[in-house]
Amino acid sequence: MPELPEVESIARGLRAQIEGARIEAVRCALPDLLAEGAECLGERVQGHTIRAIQRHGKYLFLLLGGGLGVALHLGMTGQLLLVPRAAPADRHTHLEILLARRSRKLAYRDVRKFGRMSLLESGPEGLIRRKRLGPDALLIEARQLHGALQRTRRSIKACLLDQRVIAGLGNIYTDEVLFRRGLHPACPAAALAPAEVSGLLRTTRAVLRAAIERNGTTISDYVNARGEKGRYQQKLLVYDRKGKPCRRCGTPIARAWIAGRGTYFCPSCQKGQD
DNA sequence: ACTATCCCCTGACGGC
DNA sequence: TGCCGTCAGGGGATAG
Repeated sequence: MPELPEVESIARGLRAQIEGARIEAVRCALPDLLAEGAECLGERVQGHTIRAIQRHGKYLFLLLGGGLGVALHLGMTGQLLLVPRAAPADRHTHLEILLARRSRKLAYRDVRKFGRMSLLESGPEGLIRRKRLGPDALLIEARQLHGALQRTRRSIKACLLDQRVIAGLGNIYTDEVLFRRGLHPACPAAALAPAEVSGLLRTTRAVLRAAIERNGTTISDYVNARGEKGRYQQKLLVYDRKGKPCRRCGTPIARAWIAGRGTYFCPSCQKGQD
């Protein structure tokens, strides 16, 4: 599932390759991929040049100048690939962006079809406001996060997964960060002191950066723009390790249903609740 | 404001 | 072999 490091890896791979390229045409084979109001996306962006590629949380933006752009959320299984212009679209390729005078095109694949594309009329800010996205996980300040955690009775896991609190974390990195901090995922967020929130944020940034360096985590479908899998799954300490010995204390890793998600944690290292 | 639940969708997997 | 039920999950919607 693409979270911040995976989207960042894709963005970095695309930047050097397609910034400056002009959009020749857009072919969409799955109308449902286009969010409400974006049905005209193809006609609107055709002829424009991709001036910059940005990311906020799990969203990727192709910016075309004048506020015009394309926003993409990869959902669970979305892939944005640079492929040879002549490559045939397979059954999971739902949209293609042809680039003028380039030997490769952008192909969007998505097995489960949870991803969405929308049209930006006034830059990423409009979408960020509409979706009420919080600050990006690599940029949010401890004061701000502490403030948000203070005014809720939810668990720390629910808050970290909430894109309106902090944008970019999903189920994998949330579990990894909480394990490294020795925090129980069901711990009430408001119980964290300012110093604990600072530490949590330091660990979050360290985990995200390490994951970006390794091109993200591939559990099932994720690949970057070149079709390469990530390597951070080798560094995971708890996620997907149910029943295996905790790498710190040997206790079998538990899996429980917390904040509406399958949650991995060490019952011995992560105290604080139940 | 928050929780619980369902939905979307498909491939993987277990049971028979 | 193959059919069928179940599960997983990000985010949106809806009911309570």
